[in-house]
Amino acid sequence: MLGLLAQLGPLNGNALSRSADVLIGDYWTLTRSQVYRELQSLEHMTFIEAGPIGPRSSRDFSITEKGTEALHDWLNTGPADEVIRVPILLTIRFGVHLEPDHLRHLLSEFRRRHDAKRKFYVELDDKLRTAPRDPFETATIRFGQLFESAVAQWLDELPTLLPTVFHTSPTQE
Amino acid sequence: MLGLLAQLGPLNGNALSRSADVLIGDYWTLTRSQVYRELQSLEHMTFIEAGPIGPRSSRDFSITEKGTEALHDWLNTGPADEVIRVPILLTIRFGVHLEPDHLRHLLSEFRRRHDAKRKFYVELDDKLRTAPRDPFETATIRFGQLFESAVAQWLDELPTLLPTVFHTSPTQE
DNA sequence: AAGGCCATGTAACAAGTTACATGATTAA
DNA sequence: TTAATCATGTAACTTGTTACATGGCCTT
Repeated sequence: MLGLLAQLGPLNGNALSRSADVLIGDYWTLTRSQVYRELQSLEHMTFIEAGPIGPRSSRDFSITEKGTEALHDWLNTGPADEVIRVPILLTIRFGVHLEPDHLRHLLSEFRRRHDAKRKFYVELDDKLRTAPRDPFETATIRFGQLFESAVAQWLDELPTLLPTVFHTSPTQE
Repeated sequence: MLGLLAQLGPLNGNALSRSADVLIGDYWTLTRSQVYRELQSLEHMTFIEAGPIGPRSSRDFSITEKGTEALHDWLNTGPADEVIRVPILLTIRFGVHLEPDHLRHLLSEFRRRHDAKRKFYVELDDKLRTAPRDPFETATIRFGQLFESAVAQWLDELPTLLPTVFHTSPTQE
């Protein structure tokens, strides 16, 4: 949030939340509620300060000197370890309890979602090649693209890895 | 947890937590505290039942008939959407605020950690090829391997993507 | 200017983390 | 047989989610 406020200037909670979705939503989620709570906390620590009250009792926050320092400190301590949570791997892991038919169906939905994402990244990447932007942003987009490619490859391999699921004739009723 | 209890039979909270780390820890984290809280909840719903009290007031839980049904229901509803959170991408995204030296250092630590993981997966994969196990488990391991390969490729590309970070001469003091 | 719809914010709950307490087991 | 260590469980706090409230804006 400090990083976003530093780049985008004064924003109210809702606008900040929407900006976060657009700018870092591909690799970091946060809800509006979290944003508001954190704004309170950051204001309390004087890392941000609010302008006058606007419509619907909204207030635009901007980062302070001290907040900029805090941002730099935070960046310097380095990223935390990833917390990996891939729900579909749980489903697969206990897939022995599922009808092959149904598992194939779940996987095809998964593929659809991720194909769309991959397409999105590839197109975005093309766009960036013709009209380059912030290279730091480009690097994060490239990560997304590679991740989605890995997912696609995995899906392609699954029929080989799970022959009992994919090379079984459809259930006869 | 129901899936694990179904496969591994009666376990106390601590043992269940350790089993989870081993069996699904590569793609799903849960803490011991969570396990205990959830055991209470599952017991309350009669999805699991406890044996007699053992040492240190421990109790071994096993899945009930009703719990098995709940497990199947849960698997059938399909996996939730992923919640993606990759801390290092935040660091990169706001990398303009970092000394190139320092960012390179953070990245080299990141690479070290992930190289180790990748090696782990590759070796595990080899082992599975000679002594095949549950194909559902194999499929999840393959995912991990592909993910770590994608990470490795991304790291290889970074110097090209971030020339200002990597092709700058080291800071002179 | 009334109705419906968005924008903004809040509150209650659920899930996740960290630190602690205490009862067994092991080893000197 | 005591001290150290490990296993098991609990409690307090933080973070994340869901559902709700309400005020301003737009359309008719």
